[in-house]
Amino acid sequence: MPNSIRDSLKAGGKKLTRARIAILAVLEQSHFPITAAEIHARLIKARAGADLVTVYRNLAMLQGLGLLSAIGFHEGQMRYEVCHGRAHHHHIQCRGCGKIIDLMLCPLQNLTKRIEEQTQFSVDGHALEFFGWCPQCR
Amino acid sequence: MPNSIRDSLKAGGKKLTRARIAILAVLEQSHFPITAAEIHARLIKARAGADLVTVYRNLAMLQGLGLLSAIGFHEGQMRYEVCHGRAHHHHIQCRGCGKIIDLMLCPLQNLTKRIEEQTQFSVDGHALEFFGWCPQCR
DNA sequence: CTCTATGCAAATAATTTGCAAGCAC
DNA sequence: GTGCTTGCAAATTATTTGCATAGAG
Repeated sequence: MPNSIRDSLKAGGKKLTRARIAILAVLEQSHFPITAAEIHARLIKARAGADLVTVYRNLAMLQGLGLLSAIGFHEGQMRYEVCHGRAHHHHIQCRGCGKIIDLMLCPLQNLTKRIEEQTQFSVDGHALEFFGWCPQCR
Repeated sequence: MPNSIRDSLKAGGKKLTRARIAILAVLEQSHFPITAAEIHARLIKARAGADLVTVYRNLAMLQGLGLLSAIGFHEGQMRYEVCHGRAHHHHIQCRGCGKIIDLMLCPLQNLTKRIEEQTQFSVDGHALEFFGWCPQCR
């Protein structure tokens, strides 16, 4: 894992345990947002078995440090992706096979000010996902 | 409920039961997306008690007919809003009190084509929610 | 050593499913 | 009547919490 993540953990008073390192490795090796259960399964395959509860606790902790973002595709479960050190982006998911692809764009940059004027909220985040059909499922 | 919804139900071979009418009434009277549990609670208050299971089944059915849209604010539950007959729009939710406000805008109209070229997906939907702090919670 | 982190068991919470009885058309 | 609907019970699935022990710094 990049040293900057280690640094952030240290700054947060977090320890580099074996389970935590393995969980971060799985997150960083995934090419798309994955679920807690998927992380758990990969840990077991990699003989780095850690409890599902430990996975959930680390996911919550990493979100708290701003290193990880949670993404909901209306599947009944959340997916997680390392955001630290990556460019802000969004995703599209296939309604057929569930495949997820990165979209390296964000059309919302200029919109925040308008929404803040309109609503009196201070806007500090957004969630944007696209849905459709991939070439194989179409 | 507007006749167009009745028509859609009829066209789908659905019956106008007492529970269904009451659920639709609650959905239509809400000024923001509500959860299944909230619908259930309002039904009981209105002495139109219907089972929570019936609420879930009707929500699924209405989504299937395209009359209702499900919205996820990462709260661990879904919220639902009648979309039939309403202009396409999005929402912002306060991270403090959970209040939800309509945003009568959508910045994504012109983006679909670009995403389709880029990914080879056919895009047929998107989810977009904003988060921030309302004047009271800020 | 001290304090964070983990595993296991159990609790919550949201949503779904099976089945017999009820009601709209 | 016939078939869609409902209610109730129970199952599933995702996520969280309590507590005693293990391990990092």
